[in-house]
Amino acid sequence: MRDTPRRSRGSLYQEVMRQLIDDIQRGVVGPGDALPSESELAQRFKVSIGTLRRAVDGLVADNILVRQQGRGTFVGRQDRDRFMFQFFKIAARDGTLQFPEVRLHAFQRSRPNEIQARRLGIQLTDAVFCIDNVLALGGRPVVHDHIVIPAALFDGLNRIGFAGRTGTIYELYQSDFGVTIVGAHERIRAESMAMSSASLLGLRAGVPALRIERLAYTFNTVPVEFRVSVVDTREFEYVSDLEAPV
Amino acid sequence: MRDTPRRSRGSLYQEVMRQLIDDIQRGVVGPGDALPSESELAQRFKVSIGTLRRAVDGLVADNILVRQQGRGTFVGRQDRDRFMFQFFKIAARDGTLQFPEVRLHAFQRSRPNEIQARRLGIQLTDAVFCIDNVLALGGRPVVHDHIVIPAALFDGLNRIGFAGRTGTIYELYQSDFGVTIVGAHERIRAESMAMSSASLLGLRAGVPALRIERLAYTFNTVPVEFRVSVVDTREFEYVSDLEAPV
DNA sequence: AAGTGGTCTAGACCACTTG
DNA sequence: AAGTGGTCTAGACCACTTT
Repeated sequence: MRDTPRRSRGSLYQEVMRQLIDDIQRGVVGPGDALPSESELAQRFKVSIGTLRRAVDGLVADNILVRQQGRGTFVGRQDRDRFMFQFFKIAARDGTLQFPEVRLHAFQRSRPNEIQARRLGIQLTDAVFCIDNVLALGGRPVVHDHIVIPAALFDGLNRIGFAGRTGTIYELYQSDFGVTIVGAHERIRAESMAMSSASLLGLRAGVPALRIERLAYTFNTVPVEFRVSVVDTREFEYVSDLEAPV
Repeated sequence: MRDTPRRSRGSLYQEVMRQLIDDIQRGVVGPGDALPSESELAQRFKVSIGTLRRAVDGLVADNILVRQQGRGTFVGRQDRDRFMFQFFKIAARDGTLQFPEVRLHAFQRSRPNEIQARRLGIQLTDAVFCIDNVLALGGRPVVHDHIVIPAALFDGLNRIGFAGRTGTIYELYQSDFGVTIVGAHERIRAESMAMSSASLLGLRAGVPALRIERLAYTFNTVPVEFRVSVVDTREFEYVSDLEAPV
């Protein structure tokens, strides 16, 4: 029943996926909003219900959409649950996860160094925001986060707005700047803890520490945030599941 | 057209998945074998082709089956490619992956300690094989692996057979003992390198090292292998992708 | 009762590989 | 040419939530 062979790239359900992502990126539907029903979307895209479902399946698998039987399909929100589920990998030795208590230590506007610029795909002369946080678990400081984000993507961000956010940092990105973090790539190594991190965590410099470099990105693998986490792993660990890679 | 409401647990396609896994576990089809065609399987299970495909989709997503258009569907093999793709997470600083050169250092039959027994779900009095390997990357020793596996699952394994394997360790598990590793859980922390690892890697004790504890499991999340890897991360890193968790 | 997503069917045609 | 998996259709009915 397809009149025009509009299969520019790939299959029909992939085209529907792209159009749905487009709608989200352009703000036609925002975080937490309900999508039209599946039958309605199928009519709009002129595809069968099965094809429409297949497209939605893909976005659900990527945590971009969330289905609720009997209620509808919703645009995924960067709330605490998703943050803990997808992005927070520091657990206690017994495997229990808890939400960290975040304390802002420094917020400034500056220029990226070479590594930061390369990872973020920006110029050395572009402005960035640099944020230092200390994350406490069970009342004790465990993680020192150093976050670098391009100022161009977060126009108007300042210390007050950042510190006064109600939810997670990624929720702030999404709700205030329309930037949705959909995935991240992390590189982990061991190092002797630097003085700067040690003093924030109440340790002496030189103790073994985990160093995690995270590059977080939005749709189409566009990098958005470069973050270095230094972790005291005497009582906590980084957990990773090796199942089917996506 | 379903006469008997055999939906004991969950939906029809999940039941088909379980039966396909059963066939693999019982050796009806072995690693690398081709499955019957989809239409044939649909007839055998008395489901529509769409439902059969949905079941196969799930097993393909878990790397248990592999589809090849025009050729057929095959039982996944634990070859080098899959090992590098799913289980080997140590990459050079520039992100390049290379296959490690493995040197056997020790092989012995003994008893597990408390932690090993608890993780593997076996008794302190059960026999295990303990294997020490040194993995070299670019000609230099980088990883010290200490592997513990229950002897009950690997009856007849010995040093000669282990050292004489042609492929990866997981390929040996699968081809010689019918044990397919389908996933793993890893916990990572930083520590001062112990003397035992340092001497194997040609380093001095006390340098910061990554310690990775891996619990690898087969179907139905049954634990099969407990492995501790100590990594010199001066030139290599552990990489992890935070996409949609499975 | 009405509306939503979840499962399932029985076909059709396309893309690819092999003999 | 024959056989395989890959895509797509146009329905049906079920399970769940809301009104």
